[in-house]
Amino acid sequence: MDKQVQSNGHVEPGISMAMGPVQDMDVDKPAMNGVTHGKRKASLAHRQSYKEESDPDEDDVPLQKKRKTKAMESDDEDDVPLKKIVKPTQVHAAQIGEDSDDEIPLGEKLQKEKASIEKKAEREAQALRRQDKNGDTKRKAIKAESGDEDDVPLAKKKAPPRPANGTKKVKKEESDDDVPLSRKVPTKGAAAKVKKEETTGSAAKKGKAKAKQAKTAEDEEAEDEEEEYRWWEDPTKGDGTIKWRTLEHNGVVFPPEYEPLPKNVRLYYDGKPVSLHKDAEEIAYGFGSMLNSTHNVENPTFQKNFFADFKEMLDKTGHAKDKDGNTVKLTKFDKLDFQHIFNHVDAERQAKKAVPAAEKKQIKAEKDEKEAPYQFCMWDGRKQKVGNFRVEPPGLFRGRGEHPKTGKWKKRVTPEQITINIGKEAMVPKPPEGHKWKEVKHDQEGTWLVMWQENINNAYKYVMLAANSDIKGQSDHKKFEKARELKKHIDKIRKDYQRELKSKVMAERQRATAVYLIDQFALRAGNEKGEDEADTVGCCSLKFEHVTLRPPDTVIFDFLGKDSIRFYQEVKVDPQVFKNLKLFKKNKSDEDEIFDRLTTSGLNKHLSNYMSGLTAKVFRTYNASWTMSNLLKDMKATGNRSIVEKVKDYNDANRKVAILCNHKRTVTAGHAQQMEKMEDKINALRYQQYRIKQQMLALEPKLKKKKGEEYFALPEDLDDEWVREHQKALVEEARTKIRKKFEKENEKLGADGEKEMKPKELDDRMEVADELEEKFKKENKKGGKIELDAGRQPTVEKLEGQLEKLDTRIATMRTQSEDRESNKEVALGTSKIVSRHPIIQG
DNA sequence: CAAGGGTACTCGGTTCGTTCCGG
DNA sequence: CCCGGAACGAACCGAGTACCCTT
Repeated sequence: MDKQVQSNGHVEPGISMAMGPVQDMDVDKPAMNGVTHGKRKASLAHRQSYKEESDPDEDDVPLQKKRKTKAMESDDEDDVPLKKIVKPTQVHAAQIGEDSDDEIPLGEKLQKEKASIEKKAEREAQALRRQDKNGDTKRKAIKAESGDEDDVPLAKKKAPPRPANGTKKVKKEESDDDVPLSRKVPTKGAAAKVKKEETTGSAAKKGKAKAKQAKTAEDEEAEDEEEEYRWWEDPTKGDGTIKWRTLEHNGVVFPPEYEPLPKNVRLYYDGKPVSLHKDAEEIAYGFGSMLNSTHNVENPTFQKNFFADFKEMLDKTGHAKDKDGNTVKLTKFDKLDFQHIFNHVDAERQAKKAVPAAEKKQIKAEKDEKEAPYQFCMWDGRKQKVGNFRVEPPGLFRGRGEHPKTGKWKKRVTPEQITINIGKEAMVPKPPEGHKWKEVKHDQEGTWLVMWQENINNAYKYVMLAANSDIKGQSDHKKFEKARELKKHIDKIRKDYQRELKSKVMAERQRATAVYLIDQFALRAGNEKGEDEADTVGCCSLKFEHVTLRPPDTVIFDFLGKDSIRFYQEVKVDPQVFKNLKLFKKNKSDEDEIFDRLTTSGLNKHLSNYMSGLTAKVFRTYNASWTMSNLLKDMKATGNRSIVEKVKDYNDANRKVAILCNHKRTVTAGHAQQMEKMEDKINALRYQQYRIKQQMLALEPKLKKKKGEEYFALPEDLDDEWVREHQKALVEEARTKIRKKFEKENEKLGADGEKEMKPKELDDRMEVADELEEKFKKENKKGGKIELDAGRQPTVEKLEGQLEKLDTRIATMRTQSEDRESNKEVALGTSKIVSRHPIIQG
């Protein structure tokens, strides 16, 4: 069971617990019990009242004055659990910073540090460029595979030829591929103009067309831009760009129909088997087949939602029947017993695993052949891999964290729900016999092939191309380009937000503070969420209760972020940021949003002023890449490392980045046992060492004086009890080994048509183990002294050699175990991807 | 603009299947 | 050479971000 006890005392499955001190910290914090009612309203109300009282936009009283006095009176009252802590520093902090510009803010220092490192980085640019090259070759390789004849680097690729209206000019600046990217991106002005045109235009499509014409007419340069428009470099989305001109594909593969359980496998209710309508049974099967996922199955919300949907289906399809055909009302979840179903499923799984590898392959080959038509599509005439061509099968919704809908029945998707997006000329894939598609579209602005809506959250599900396809590759490339571009603007952005931290306009001040947090601590943007979603937050949606202030300048973040993964950090911040947060928290309580004047779209709009396409999430990419680049650089500087060490360094670097991004994972179910096992192994080795030393003593009693008594002592943490246990285990191990070998040999003999060995033979062989047991017994009696085997006579040197070998084995196991322990809740996948895209390119 | 619904796309943890490796 | 289990990578799919449009 991997349940975790949360700080507020109740058990919550699936939340990975962050490090130690936390639990103690928030004991006296009000319970975060996921009460979601009226979130929006609450914060809205607050917004209004705030405006009346203290909107710095509106009232002319300088913010500082107000703050100063207030701050001095009641500064500490905000930080509920932390009162009674020294005041002088606080007052000090409250007074300066607000208006004293001479003070160097902490953030700026940080900047300076970063800047100086960056300079160093530039010297490394050469080396890093090499890495980039590698990336390119890889990309080329992929392309070559997918039958793409042109080897031209991405940037050089032309936009797909447009329908020939107007003269297709040969580009004069063909060579500008080496020119910084910004050069190629349509100027902001132009882009803005387009947007204006679009929004004012009445019919959207017409407006877009018009906009393009208008743009073309603008001037030579603009025309040129239009002519050479590179949609794959354009940051704007839903921008009316055409993503493809021809598109052919074969639609989707539907999951197999539900196959009812064999008659002898039933759901039990109140101890008795019941039979169910196929459709209801499918839901029960869904639950029964995941009994091993305790983390879901024992979650009360999951149970509740499952049972509600299950009962609903029973109402619809008819109630359960007992073996005599009498109706059984299933009214109590606790009386349901899925064990038989689970055993059946589990047996099937095992059977599947046990199928001989030979025909496992056969089955796979057949399946592949059937699915071959769906694996690829033709995109602008080029064969491209499709990512997920399978319609998601029905099942119990595995909402993560505290998702209120977790456990609900995700229904089977019918063709009637499915929209196909495909080229006009292409053959539309046939829906299954007797069915129709919901709709067939020819939307060239979308990159999806098939789409449907799921019934839990009405979320859209898309079939798109695989990650290694051209467009996905391009957009991934673009993402890192964007991050690189940010490097050019970051100084200005930082300077600006540093200044705006003191802005008199509340909205601006909040925005600056948010950007600071996003930049410094890699917070996510934090979109507004609905009531029927898990109650998680990001930067803009941080609430009062998530941020604790500890004077003079420490901020404690403690909230559930994406996937309900806990974000807990104690960080030092710029004094001004500290003060701002205090100000934003004023007159609010737990559920109120800290940034009540800020939305993600407002924030992003602001950011896009610096650089088109700059949004909050770009900072995550940027900072992750930046950090990784520096760590890689440091690694190079250390030089002279063995491969093994380098790998470890690399993993350490990845870990740091993953931690920066809060890429946590739930500690795997078996982690504790695994660690224990490792510890056991290490101890076993240490015990071996101990015994070797005893042998040495038996050989050369003088050594005791020479090496000291301590050297020969049993390690302290291995007490007698442990030794007995271990000895027992060793003997037992020896026995099973012998038995196994015996059985195997017998089996072979039998197969060869020869006579099997008699049980007596086994008994004889067992003597070895018995002897071992005896030996241990004797040793224990004599206080650990070892008698040397009569047969062989080891030398002290040989024994020392053995000791040394054990030493290294122990050492490697120790590092392994440490590595595992520190990795247990860090997910490295993403940061490893990041590490292939160093951001510093000189 | 705000609020709210709608849409399209990326992110990223989990799970599953395969490979690799030490005993 | 085989076996079990750890490591690795791909597939899956839920949870985000981002931005549009309407009222």
